Amino acid sequence: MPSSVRYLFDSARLQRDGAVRWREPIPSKAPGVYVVSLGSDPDSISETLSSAAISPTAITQLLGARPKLTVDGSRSDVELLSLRVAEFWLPDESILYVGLAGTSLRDRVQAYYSTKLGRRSPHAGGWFLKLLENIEDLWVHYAVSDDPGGSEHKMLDAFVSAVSPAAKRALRDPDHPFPFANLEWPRGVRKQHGIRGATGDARSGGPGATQTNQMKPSAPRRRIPRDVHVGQISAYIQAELRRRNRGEVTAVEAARWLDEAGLLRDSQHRRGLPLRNLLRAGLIEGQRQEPNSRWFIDRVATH
DNA sequence: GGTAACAGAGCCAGCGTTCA
DNA sequence: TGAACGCTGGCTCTGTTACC
Repeated sequence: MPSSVRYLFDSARLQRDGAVRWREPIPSKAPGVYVVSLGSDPDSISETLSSAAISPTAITQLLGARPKLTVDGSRSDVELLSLRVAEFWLPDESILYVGLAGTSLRDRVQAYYSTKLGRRSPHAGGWFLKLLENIEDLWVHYAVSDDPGGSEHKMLDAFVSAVSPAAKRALRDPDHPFPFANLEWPRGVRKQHGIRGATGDARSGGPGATQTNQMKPSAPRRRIPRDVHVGQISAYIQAELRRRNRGEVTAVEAARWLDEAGLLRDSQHRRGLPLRNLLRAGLIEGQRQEPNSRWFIDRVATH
């Protein structure tokens, strides 16, 4: 049996605090969870649509913003991408997305509203919603929660358990019957939509990518922490290469040198990541990336 | 203070390399 | 040759920072 908004909030033992129309700010800055739905009535399960109202304009916009977007590994067109997204629509459900806000409901939902198609930030998830023609007619129900992550988990668990067998069978990926715009749940378990490259930063988006007036178009940048001194890091790596009589070093090994020297703290869960960020920004002298994507730093002649 | 953008966390898949 | 391992980029989400 399909889920109502109230049923999901009840599953997490939460009191629904209200609902606003899409694009209207939520009048609460507390942490919590929110549900995007086709209707304003939290008890209704009848406000549904038999198929997804995919907007060809939005699809065209997305394809323009993300020229490298692929479906099943191939460059997509409007028709194919529309069809693929529509294959995740649940015709008897009114709930389209369940999300959490760890700090502020108003800020997080505002971030969702403002994220442009094809962009990963500030709200990377739920972008299927932005492809709907009727997005302006949607409602955002919300509830304050002390444990937004736990609440969201219970709500999604309740939703998935309640999806009707018929609706599940009709999905392209019946193993993951999440709300239409939820692409991952629990963490790491994703819908098999086959769409790659649909979001990213402006630099990687190609000619159609948006650029705000806050960013200098000629100088795309990766933000470097204030306490990172790129020149010092570069010089230290070159000095170590000379001292060790080495012609090159991998990014991961160089990152370890820098960490030991206290010049750049390495990431514990992704070895070499902070240094790779500098390499991607092109800031390290002698840097080189092999065709297999691996980074090296060469000893340069001037040192 | 509000808005927009970026960085980091924690996971994954895919690919290349190493080694038994 | 195949398993194990290491590394990279991608994905989603949250928190932080920069700019107006």
